[in-house]
Amino acid sequence: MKKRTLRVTIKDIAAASGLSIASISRFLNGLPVRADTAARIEAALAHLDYSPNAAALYMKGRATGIVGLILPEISHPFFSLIAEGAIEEARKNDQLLLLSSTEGSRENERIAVDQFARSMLDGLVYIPVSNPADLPALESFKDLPLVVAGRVGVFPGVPHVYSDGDKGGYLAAKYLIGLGRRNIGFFGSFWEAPCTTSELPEALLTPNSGSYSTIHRFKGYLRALREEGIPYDPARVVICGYGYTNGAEAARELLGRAVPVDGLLAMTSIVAGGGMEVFRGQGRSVPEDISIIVFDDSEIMNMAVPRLTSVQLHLRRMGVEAVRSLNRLIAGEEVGDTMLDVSLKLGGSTRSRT
Amino acid sequence: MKKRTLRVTIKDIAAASGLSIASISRFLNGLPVRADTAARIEAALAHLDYSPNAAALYMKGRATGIVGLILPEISHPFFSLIAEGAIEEARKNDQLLLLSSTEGSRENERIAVDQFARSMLDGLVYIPVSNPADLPALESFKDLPLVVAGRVGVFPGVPHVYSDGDKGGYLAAKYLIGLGRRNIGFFGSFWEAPCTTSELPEALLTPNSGSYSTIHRFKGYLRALREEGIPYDPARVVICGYGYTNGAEAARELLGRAVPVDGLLAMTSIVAGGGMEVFRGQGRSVPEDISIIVFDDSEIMNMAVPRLTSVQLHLRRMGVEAVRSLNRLIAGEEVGDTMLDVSLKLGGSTRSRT
DNA sequence: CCATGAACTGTAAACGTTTACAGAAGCTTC
DNA sequence: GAAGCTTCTGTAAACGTTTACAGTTCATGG
Repeated sequence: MKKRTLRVTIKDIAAASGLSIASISRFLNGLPVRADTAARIEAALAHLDYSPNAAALYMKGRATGIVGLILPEISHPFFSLIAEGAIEEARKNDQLLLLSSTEGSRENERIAVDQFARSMLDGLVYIPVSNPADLPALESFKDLPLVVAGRVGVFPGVPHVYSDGDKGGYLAAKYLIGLGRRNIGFFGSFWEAPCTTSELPEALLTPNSGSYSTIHRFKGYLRALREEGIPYDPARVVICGYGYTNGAEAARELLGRAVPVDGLLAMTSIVAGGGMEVFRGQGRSVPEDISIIVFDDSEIMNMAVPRLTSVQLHLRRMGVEAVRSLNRLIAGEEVGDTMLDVSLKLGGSTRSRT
Repeated sequence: MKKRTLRVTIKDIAAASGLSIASISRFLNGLPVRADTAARIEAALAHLDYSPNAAALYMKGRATGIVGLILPEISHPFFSLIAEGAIEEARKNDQLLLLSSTEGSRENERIAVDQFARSMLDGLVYIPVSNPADLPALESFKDLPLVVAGRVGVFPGVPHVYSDGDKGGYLAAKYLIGLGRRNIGFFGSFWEAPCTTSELPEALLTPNSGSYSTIHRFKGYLRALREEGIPYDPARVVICGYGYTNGAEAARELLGRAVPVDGLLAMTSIVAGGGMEVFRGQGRSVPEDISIIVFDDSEIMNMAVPRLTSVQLHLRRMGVEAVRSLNRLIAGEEVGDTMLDVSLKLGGSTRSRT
């Protein structure tokens, strides 16, 4: 099929310098060689532009310097920021990142896990599609060193790197309540989620559902309500996807329920953007009538008018930490979970109730 | 360092089935074997869960199914959409994508090219940082099958996949002029660009500068002006980076020049977003006072209020086409450039001059 | 039943590297 | 100058596959 171009190998250097390949190997790996030997090898190297064959190294059990990253959608800022952090950290360690974007499909995810398991990876960072069903079995990762990012408790014994969703939900709800708002909506986001239900509390009980950010943020939201003595009303909860139109649909659904709403937590800026368009269209102003807080990190928050108040997730950091954890795992260390702190960043989408 | 877990090899199957490794290999590759041989191998396979070792395959000169992608910033929607298309097409061919995001730095780019050249790639899609200086030499790719995306004419003899920037700039300017706007600004974007110059026409002359989208869009813009008999005024051109704050700075710069402006071409939604905030802050409304057209494809256009009119670039498609070209190249075919068509998508950011 | 050939299987070399082991220098020390 | 040691170098096996080649089996025809 492909005629690979012949590259310089250790043998060529051996031939050029009149030494054995073993000596070349030793020299290249920093083992002691005589001064004149070193000089001959260096002379040969000078005009031969050798680079080691990664496959051969791997066959001898060496690390390839390639780590995998599986995520649901690379074009969503949430994930692309994590990817950016991961790539940055990988580069620092002279590693490369093998990426698969599964477009929110479990099937693609399974394909990716399979492809990765048979590739020459040193390890894998896995961000599962946020659908609490049908997770791939841990066995399918074939003992690849594994770290889960952005989710909690997906696989027992595997390190997870995630942000403090509970605190985020709590901070956000608490802040809105502090602004005098008591009718706070919640747009939860899952992949492949129906857009017309408010079944989140039941979802809390299904296996694995606790893995996803939405659930933890929702718990924090509930906690804040409880703390403030505000009754929880499922009619203010809408489950929707991650996109702009999902946000718009969710807003229509919420308004259609004819329940008072003066505050809203949305999982991403894009969902909030879709919601805001609908709110505006129906004469509800942001932040006056409805104050909105999103969970986001990206520049896109600024695109909204007004700028969105947000729970900062430090997503780039999450990518960095995930690769760090992975590398500690690869090095054979014990690695536990890493929970990243969150903080509130004020924008124009929240204001005191007048 | 790392104790790689021992996986099932062809030898294990041979042992389990009492055959030689050669027979196993032939069976796995679909070469003819006797029926009873096949049965024995299948029996062994049934409870052995074998997967081929990619490194060993590569050593035998087979393709690894890994293609590289180097791009300036994965968290920018422009590039993440291309990446998404590339990943999608790669998956279709049972390939994986090795990604490097260079954060707009030539140095990181050089590191990535180096890493990739020594990795087991079948080929590479390269989106250079849009700085017309200091491109890595073609030699540094070490005969890796190479496709350039998003740029034009970077390396002679290498296939390029890009969108029709000239047509985009032309369409956009023409449309604004059709709306009765004659004082049309242009925010060009380069990495590492100064934000206070209007040196684009000179830049047109420097080597390699023709590679970048901005230049071609600018040419289209000039062409439209000329066609309509509108004199070109460099005071309406600002060169800036790709970010939100870059757009804001560019807008401040433009307004500071005290030259009339009633239309604007911005290279990305995010730049336009930054610009719009400044315009609004200075009492200029969009689309009434200033109509804006951006070059974009992503959902972010919707986040802006009003929604941005855009030149659709079909970026996902670009990623797909880049990988397709690459695979044709890997298969040994002659591959030429691919120019993708663009089209105008109307939003609320453009309106007739009243 | 033997020769012939077709159809398959096994042996071994090869890909590019590392590394255990044995062998060859060189340096001390007497 | 020989013995003993240290220090380096070369040989060869190994990693998991593919594949040329030789060897085996089996059916076929005489």
